[in-house]
Amino acid sequence: MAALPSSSALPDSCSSRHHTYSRKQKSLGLLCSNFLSLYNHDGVHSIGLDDAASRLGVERRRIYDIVNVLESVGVLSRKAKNQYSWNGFGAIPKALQDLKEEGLKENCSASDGNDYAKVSDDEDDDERFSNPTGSQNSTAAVPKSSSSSLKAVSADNRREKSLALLTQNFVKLFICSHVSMISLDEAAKLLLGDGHNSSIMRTKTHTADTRKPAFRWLGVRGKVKNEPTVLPESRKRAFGTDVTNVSYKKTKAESSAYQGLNHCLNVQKLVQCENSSQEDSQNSQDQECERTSKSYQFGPFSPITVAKVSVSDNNNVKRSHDWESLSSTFRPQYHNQALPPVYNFQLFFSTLLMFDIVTFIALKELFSHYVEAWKSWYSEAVKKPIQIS
DNA sequence: CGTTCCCGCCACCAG
DNA sequence: CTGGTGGCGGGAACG
Repeated sequence: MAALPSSSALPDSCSSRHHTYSRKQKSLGLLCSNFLSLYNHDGVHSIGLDDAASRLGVERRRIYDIVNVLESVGVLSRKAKNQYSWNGFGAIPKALQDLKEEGLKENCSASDGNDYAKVSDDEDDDERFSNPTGSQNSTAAVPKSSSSSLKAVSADNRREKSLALLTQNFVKLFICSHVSMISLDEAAKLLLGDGHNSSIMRTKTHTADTRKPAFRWLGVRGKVKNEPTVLPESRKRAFGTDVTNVSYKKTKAESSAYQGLNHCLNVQKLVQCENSSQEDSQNSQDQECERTSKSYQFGPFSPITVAKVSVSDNNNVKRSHDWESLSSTFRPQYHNQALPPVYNFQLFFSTLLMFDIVTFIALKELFSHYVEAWKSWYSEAVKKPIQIS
């Protein structure tokens, strides 16, 4: 509520250009990048959902999507209702490390069956099994007092499909294995605990179906020399033309900035994977968090003019930061090779971010097709969301 | 015309 | 009950 459209905050800039409604302008990816640029500044420590919603000119509901994903990788953490604290990108390496350990552990105990994720919350770990959940027996479910196991079941359902959980599992898929590329379908099956989850756990190129969406993990930080072997032009095309109905000029300026971007966590969405892969991709991802004293350039997050977010003077966004402490950064890339622009997703323009939220939403959708399969085993992984105090 | 994915209704649940 | 959350179906934009 509240969020009255209040008339698109779009002030002007593009003046009369509202002829057609465009989903691109409203994409979560874009919103996410704006969100990041809005808060990735000095002095920002806590974020209010309402504040974010109004400043970004969107409904609350949308903010939740953003926040859930960011929280999954440590960038944010819930402080209280309506309040999140900004941990920054520097928190990503650690969060990933935790996820990795967690994932490996789970993976280990799984062995025969199919249960890939057990998931616990995030770094804080948990141990807060407020719920007895003695029922390790599928169906039985948790007789939560009086009525209905039905209730419990639905609760579990909700949890197991949560965006945050999904996000973490998705990431684990990459960091806990050696594969560097996973197709969307594959990912969905794996995350569901499909019997052969191990198949991907071993390096297996698995030639994905020709032109279905897939993802490639670029690893956490890499050698970042100068401009790695990253695809040069496809990216340009992507940034230059696509998305960006909002403000060309700005974007343009930025695309150059991207050239030097180096990101640490980065899942690249691509289509039709030709294994050619101009590089290893997986070779160095082992040293994910390796610390280097080098300072990287952190890209200017978000251009777009969205709501009058900018504070006027800093509309310029700080385009470079010293993340020595971070030592790692993100490096968006696209791998379109020579594909017909059939699948031109909304490449995360917002990639600046890392991997876009849309991806997870999409996965979620796929999930619903298999959900039943993992309902049973999930019953034991009940727990409440983090609760920092 | 098949697929992607944004909108926002409304189920949930802590307070 | 109220208000914060966030799953999910549906239909419109996209390619």
